Order: sequence, then C-alpha cells, then structure tokens
Amino acid sequence: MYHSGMKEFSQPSDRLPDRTSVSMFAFIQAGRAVEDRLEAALGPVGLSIPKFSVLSLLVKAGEPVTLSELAARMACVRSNVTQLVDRLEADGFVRRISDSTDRRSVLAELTPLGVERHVAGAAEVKRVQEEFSDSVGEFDGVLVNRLLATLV
Amino acid sequence: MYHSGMKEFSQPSDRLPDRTSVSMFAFIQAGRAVEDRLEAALGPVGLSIPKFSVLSLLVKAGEPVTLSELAARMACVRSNVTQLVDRLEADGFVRRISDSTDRRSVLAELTPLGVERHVAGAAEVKRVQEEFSDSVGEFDGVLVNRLLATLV
DNA sequence: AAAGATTGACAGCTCAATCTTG
DNA sequence: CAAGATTGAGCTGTCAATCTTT
Repeated sequence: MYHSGMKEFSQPSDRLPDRTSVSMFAFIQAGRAVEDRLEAALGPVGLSIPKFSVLSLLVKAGEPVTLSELAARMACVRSNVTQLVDRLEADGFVRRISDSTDRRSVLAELTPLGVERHVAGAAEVKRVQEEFSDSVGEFDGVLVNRLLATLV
Repeated sequence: MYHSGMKEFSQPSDRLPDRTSVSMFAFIQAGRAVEDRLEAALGPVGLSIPKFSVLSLLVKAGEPVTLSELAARMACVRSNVTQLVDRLEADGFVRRISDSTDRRSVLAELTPLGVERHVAGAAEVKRVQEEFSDSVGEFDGVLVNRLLATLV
C-alpha cells in the first residue's frame, strides 16, 4: 500500500453545471480503496498484489516463464520483475532456473509452497471480488464496464 | 508512476451470470489509467501528484503548515511528509521554518517558485480534469458519483 | 508519558548504465 | 549490435525505533 495522499480533493461543490460533474480525484480514490482492500486481504497470506500477479501468471502458464515474458505480461519494466522475483525467491515461492535453449534467459518456476500460497491467495481474491460485486451490484454492469473501458 | 502490473486480469468472460459482472481489477486499472494521465501532465512542470498535493494544501492554507498537519490532511504517515518536504525543499518549492509557539514543530512554507509551479500545475490538473469529464460526460454523473461513494 | 519530526530498513515502481550472450 | 538480466540511483509509500520538546 504505497499511495500518495489526495484526501483534500474531496471537491464538495465548486458549483455544479448542467451535467453533474465527476471528480477524477474521487475516481482515483475509489480505485485505490478497492486496491487497498485487496492488499489487506492478501497480506495475511504473505502475498501482495504484485506477488500474487506473478504466481498467477506462472500457474496460468503451467510451466516456467522467462523474466522478460513476465515483465511483458505485467506491463512493467524488466528491472521491476528482477526485484520482484528476488523477493519471491526469498519467500520461497519461486525458484530461478536457467534456460537451456538460451543462456541469456532466466526462468521463474513455482515451488510447491508457491503453488500452495497461490491457492490461498486466489481464495482471498475471490472473496474480495464477491464483496466488490455486491457493492456494484445495484448498478448496471454493462454501463459500468463501458465506463471503465472509456477510461483505460 | 509506480504501479504494479495486473494486465493479465483482463477477464474476457469466465461466464456471465444474470447480471453482467464487473471486475475489480478492471476498476483498479481504470483508476490507475486516470492517475497516470495526471502524473504525465504534471511531469513536465516538474511536479508529481504528491508534490502538487503539498503545494495545493499550502496554497489553500494561505500560511505555513506543520508537517504533522500536512500528514493528517494527506491521510498519510508523518515520515512520508518528512521525505516529501525534503524533496520539495531540494526543488526549491518549499522552505522549512521553525514554529515559534512550539519548538517541536516544523512548518512548511511556500517559496515564490513554489507558488509559481503550483499555478502551472493547477492548469494541468484543470486540463486533465476536463478531459476526464469529457470521457465520463456520456454517463449519468449522479449515478457515477453514487458508484464511487459506494466503493470508498 | 505523549506529541512532533526524523532516521533506517523495506516494498514497489521507474530509468539509465552495465554485463553477458546471441 | 540486439536482447535478457541485473545493478544503482531516485521517488513514493510503510513501519519501527529514536530524539527532542511538551
């Protein structure tokens, strides 16, 4: 949970125009609130969102994956994955193995403990997703999805 | 822009129930997308969201503010503000002055350069907010605000 | 003792530079 | 030279420990 503040941008009502305006700060805040709930749920399992993401990708792949590939799939920089895998290796959730076909590459492989933690993490994720769905349930899902698609 | 990945949770359609479901990952992603746009707009001005937040608070206060007060208003930890003000001071946007009424306290005071940068930053924020409003404009603002309020 | 600020150590991210291998 | 991985430095955040002042 590494978030900048911004609580002050509550924007009570500078004056409302015809169409009721939506503050981007409120939107950002809401996203972080959801994120925080997820982080809080994963914490007790010994995971964070980034760590769970890596385990999740490895489970989905069903085989060891190069760090470059992980970076690509996580839409982040390579050096980020290097350090993330460092921590996952220290946790004992992942192992680094060498690629026999290309000696430049390094593969990340799940350990049994890593698999076990992914299961536990996935259960938490499911729980939080259901809570989230309950909260959003009263709104039109199709509409909300269209809104989100507009912003990304 | 310090964001964990999560691109893989695009959730194409595991199977749709009666009510179209909304992925919390999609929601988090959308919030980050907006955040990234804001960061990108502030960057060229020499600001980040946290830095702009501090300048903004100081402008709003109209007078020097203690670091503790800044932390409270930004809903973050005191040590965070200590380092943030370190960087703002290095930038020349803020000065640390001592509190005559309580020698434990340290006040953050805007420099002329800081004021000038806040003006520039505020213009960018306004621009991005307008772009955001345009994107969301086609949706019911009242509804969206209710959705956001539900999640926070 | 409690409050204000700082420091050190860490997680998570970025970028630029480097090193090895292809 | 490209590509894969790592390293070093910086930003933003957290927590725990410390130091000064109340």
